[in-house]
Amino acid sequence: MTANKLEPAVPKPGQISRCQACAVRSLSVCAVLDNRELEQLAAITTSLQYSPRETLFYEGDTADNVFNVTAGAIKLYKLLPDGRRQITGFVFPGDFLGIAFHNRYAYTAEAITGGTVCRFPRHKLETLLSELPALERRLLETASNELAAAQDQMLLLGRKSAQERLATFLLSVSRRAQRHGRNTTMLELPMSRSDIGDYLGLTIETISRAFTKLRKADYIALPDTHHVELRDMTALAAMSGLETDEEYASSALAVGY
Amino acid sequence: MTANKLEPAVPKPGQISRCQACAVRSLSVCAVLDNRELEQLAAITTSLQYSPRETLFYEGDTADNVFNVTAGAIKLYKLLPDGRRQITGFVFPGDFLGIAFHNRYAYTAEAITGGTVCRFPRHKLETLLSELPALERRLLETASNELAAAQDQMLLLGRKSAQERLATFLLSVSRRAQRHGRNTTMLELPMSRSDIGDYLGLTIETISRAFTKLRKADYIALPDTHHVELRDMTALAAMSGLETDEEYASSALAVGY
DNA sequence: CGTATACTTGAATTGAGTCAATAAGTGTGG
DNA sequence: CCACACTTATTGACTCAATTCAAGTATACG
Repeated sequence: MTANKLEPAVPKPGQISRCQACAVRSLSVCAVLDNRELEQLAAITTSLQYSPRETLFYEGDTADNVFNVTAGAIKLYKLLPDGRRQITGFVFPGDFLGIAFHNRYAYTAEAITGGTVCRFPRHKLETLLSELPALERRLLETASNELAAAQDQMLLLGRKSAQERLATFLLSVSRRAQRHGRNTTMLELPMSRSDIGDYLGLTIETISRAFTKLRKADYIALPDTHHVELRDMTALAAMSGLETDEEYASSALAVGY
Repeated sequence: MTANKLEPAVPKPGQISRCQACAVRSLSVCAVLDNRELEQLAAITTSLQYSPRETLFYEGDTADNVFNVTAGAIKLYKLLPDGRRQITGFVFPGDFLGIAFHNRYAYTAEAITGGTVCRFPRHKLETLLSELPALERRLLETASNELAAAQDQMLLLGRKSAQERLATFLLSVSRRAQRHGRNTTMLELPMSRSDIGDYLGLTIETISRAFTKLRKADYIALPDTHHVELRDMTALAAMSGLETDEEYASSALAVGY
């Protein structure tokens, strides 16, 4: 990995730290820390810029660092020996990255756009975790949420049609935009069609055809390749295989609790 | 859920607790606890028997409990409104179950065979976690491992052929047997073909045909439907898309570390 | 022992993949 | 600013792996 720029995140005494002023603080794991705790975290943090297509780490590398994305978009993927690729996730500002498995990264992390991350040496973070139980709890929560997302993705990859996969994907991008207080209907798609394909377990051609079908049904509009407007969320939700409120309620009822 | 039998796991004073004698203790999250800590855990534990086909909890239920499997086999699955099913995992003795997402179970847990679990009320466990940092760390580790497994499964579901999926599955069953100190070539498959299909994102017919192909290539033998003998692990590994040592090493090299 | 369930196998179908051509951007250097 | 090369996306024609439909066989169980 060749980082363009490194800056320590520790301020001079009397200054507020970068972390306190961080734009994604409230969205990230850092949200659970008070100012004093944030200083402790800042002390082991390096801020780091990356360029489009730059690889932050490779699958199989020793997982020496974990990251918190502060700007830009990153894709995570696994490869088969013959080059087939599965993107396991896209990460955006506020997301935590590199939650570790054994001592190796389980996937490659490659920048889509340029951006910045905060980097924490794993061994230092682990020491700090003992002092900051709130952070450890939050990491467990984060891992749990990612696990739930991974299971949703298994359902998508194992059982949904191409149309359903794309509709599901677009709605998940919209939900993320909502969490970040952004426009939920005019969406930015920084990743390529090929990336979307490798995320949804489809080819680029199938993605393209699925977009065209949604556009012709007037469920979406495509002002350019990196923007989608969701014009009929209800229709998209219906075709995504999303549970309706009724179904959810009835399944709760079936439990007998 | 209708449990057949409930037994408190707390022993009379002077007895050793169930937990200390537990057959899967060394394989489970409990392995990180000393005897005193184990008593604290035992105090909030209920042992519980379940029958084949019994549902422990449904997707969408409020996640009031977490479980540790002590005997038997359980499948976890998600359903689409039209009945399509994706099994997200099989759990066996020693496995932790119900690591929670928000306040709802993300999947249904249904028994394949009969067996037993230890049940912990979530709110009590969360209180206990503050006192047992080793347990919390272990849960984070567990969640991380599950996340890595989930990502492997995404690669399988998104990018592997039917043959590759089945070979991968058989090898993962073998690896589990190895971790448990069991025979790695003569494997028990407690789940049905239909379950395997729903786990691998395939139909029951495709599973059956894939088994037949492996059998005809003499990579496996099928003494009966619930047993497989792996007769050529190397061939299975080659067709599973598993990274060889060389490839792993070269990818590490490519990093430049 | 009989009946339901689970599994296997074959034939026909189909949704997504592959191959191929074209179009539309994107960036670079002259 | 434009021309060229290059990458990315779209669309069409054809193929194929896995699904669906349909028997038939084995297995489990009450």
